[in-house]
Amino acid sequence: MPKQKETAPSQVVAFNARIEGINYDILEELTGYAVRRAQLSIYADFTASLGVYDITPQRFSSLVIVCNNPGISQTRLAEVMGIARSNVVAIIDNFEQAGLLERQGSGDRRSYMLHLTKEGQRQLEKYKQAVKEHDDRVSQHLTMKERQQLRALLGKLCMEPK
Amino acid sequence: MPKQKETAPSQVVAFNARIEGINYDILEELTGYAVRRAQLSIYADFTASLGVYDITPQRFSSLVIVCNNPGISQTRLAEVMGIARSNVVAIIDNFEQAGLLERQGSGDRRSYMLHLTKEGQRQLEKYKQAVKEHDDRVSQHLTMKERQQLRALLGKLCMEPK
DNA sequence: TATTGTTATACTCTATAACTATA
DNA sequence: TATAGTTATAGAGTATAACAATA
Repeated sequence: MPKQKETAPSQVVAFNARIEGINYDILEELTGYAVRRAQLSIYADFTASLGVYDITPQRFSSLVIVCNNPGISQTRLAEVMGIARSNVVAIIDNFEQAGLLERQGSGDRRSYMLHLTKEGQRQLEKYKQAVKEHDDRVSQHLTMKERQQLRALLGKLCMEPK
Repeated sequence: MPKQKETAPSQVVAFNARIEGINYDILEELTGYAVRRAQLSIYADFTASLGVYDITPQRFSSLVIVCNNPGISQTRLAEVMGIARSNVVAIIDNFEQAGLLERQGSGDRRSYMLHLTKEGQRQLEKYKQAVKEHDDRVSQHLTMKERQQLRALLGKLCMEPK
């Protein structure tokens, strides 16, 4: 995890889970706080690792979903990503302008079928490699079993009571 | 978890971990994706639960830290929260205007000592109660042991190699 | 009437840079 | 010179509302 600029320190301090001498009170016991803290750290490492490419976690997920579900519509993609339809437009515009993705006409003339171009598929493979390395670094202190366990526990959060 | 408006559906669909018929490919295996997904769900439940109060996860954390570490400076608070100093200003302004928090002069005339007012402490107790309920609901499918385990695993993420 | 993509708009959270008062 | 708080600004990421074209 190379620090890029040793000489020009930013005003922002790396997020530390616990700072000595600070009383965190109830925050120590909240699942939500632990998840949020972890997410911030992971996000920071992601952007630091993939800054060379013009990609973010959200944009990466979009590419993966479109690649593996070719023909998906924008509304469906929004649903999968859990965001508003309106926000998908700019994401897709961007990829289309970069030549990574195409809007293809569908039977229904209101909607498009999205799919990656050859170039998009090629780029995505590079991104995936970098993301894997990032995810491995971030999870390096967990065994494979623990990572699986972590994903399983996270998956049980926010489920409906039923 | 009461749905507030049954009649006026929003354009946004609740975030679901897995949607049937969608191939998530590598996303299934990424720690970062699982954490991000969980965080989105938790954040949504937080704002739905505490919407009545003018509070967010970030603002709540600030109050807890100041309450339990009276006299803390803005820069130190920024450090603890892992955000830029400049972003603390608006947060504190807001609480001060609402009468929940005060900037007190310190020996060093460049900095303030922050502390909650009586009203701030009273309000925070209400927030804490609501946050506990929210966190319990979100974690309801995990046993106490599993919650502890989850927090421990999350705490191991993003640690330096050493 | 309902749905898809779109535009406009706004708010939160994050960041950097540069200023000022002070140390 | 360095630090604390501040202002200005920008860019993600989210949201809602309303519109045109189409079903």
